[in-house]
Amino acid sequence: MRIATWNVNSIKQRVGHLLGFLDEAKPDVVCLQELKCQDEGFPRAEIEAAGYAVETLGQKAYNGVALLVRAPLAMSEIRRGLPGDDSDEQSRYIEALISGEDAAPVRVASMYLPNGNPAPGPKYTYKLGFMDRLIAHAHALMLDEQALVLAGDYNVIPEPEDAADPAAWVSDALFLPETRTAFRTLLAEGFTEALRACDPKAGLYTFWDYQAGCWQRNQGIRIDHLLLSPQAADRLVSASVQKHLRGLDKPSDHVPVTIELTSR
DNA sequence: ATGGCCCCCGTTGGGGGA
Repeated sequence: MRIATWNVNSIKQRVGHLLGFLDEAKPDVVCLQELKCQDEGFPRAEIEAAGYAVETLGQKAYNGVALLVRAPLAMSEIRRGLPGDDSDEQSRYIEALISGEDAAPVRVASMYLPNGNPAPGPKYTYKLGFMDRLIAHAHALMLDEQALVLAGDYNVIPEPEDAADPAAWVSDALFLPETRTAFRTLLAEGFTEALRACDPKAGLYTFWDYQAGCWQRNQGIRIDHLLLSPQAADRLVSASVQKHLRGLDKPSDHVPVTIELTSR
């Protein structure tokens, strides 16, 4: 079973690239972030025509997450929104149980963690609060002792080797000590970070800013992650970054990260 | 990591992203 995560930075702008990715990579599950549209604006028909079921949690102009699942796999137990704050209006979390005849079930979440800049400030407070809620929810899910994949744009640079120029990020919300501590606390619930587990070398990036020739100079950062429960990690075969998609015309500033799990 | 962009909404500028 192949599971991909991709911050597309507007699904309407990127539907062509997404359909190309579905055709070439044939992922079974795709976690999308930054749809930047409401549910009624999501290009559902084109994606369903490619053989995928679609569940979205959209929002006008900002945020927005989705799960795509390739037939004959199907979704159930869909959860929209991260528990723990009923006043949170931002569309940043969707989760479903993925199952099919030939594969053991996997619970998958697609999430878009807040950026948090400028820090300190209310946006950073919201980011840390979101991470606290995520840790609590992950803890509850872990009690099931089932295969679980928390995938998405974490807006966290875990370690200095995950940035081409770590010194440039020392006071940024993506790399502040409190941010990295919260991420490590989440990992300590028992998760394996899939790409790092498969490929420990430095210099693997998933985001390159549109500005200042960052892509041309390979000034990237690694902020898109897949976290695996022990039952999912036991099934981990490989993890890879689809870097070539950053070189297309009108690319997203993020590229997909894809993992392969054994079917059971 | 800002000189350099891109996307949204809704118009020709402002908010947001990372």
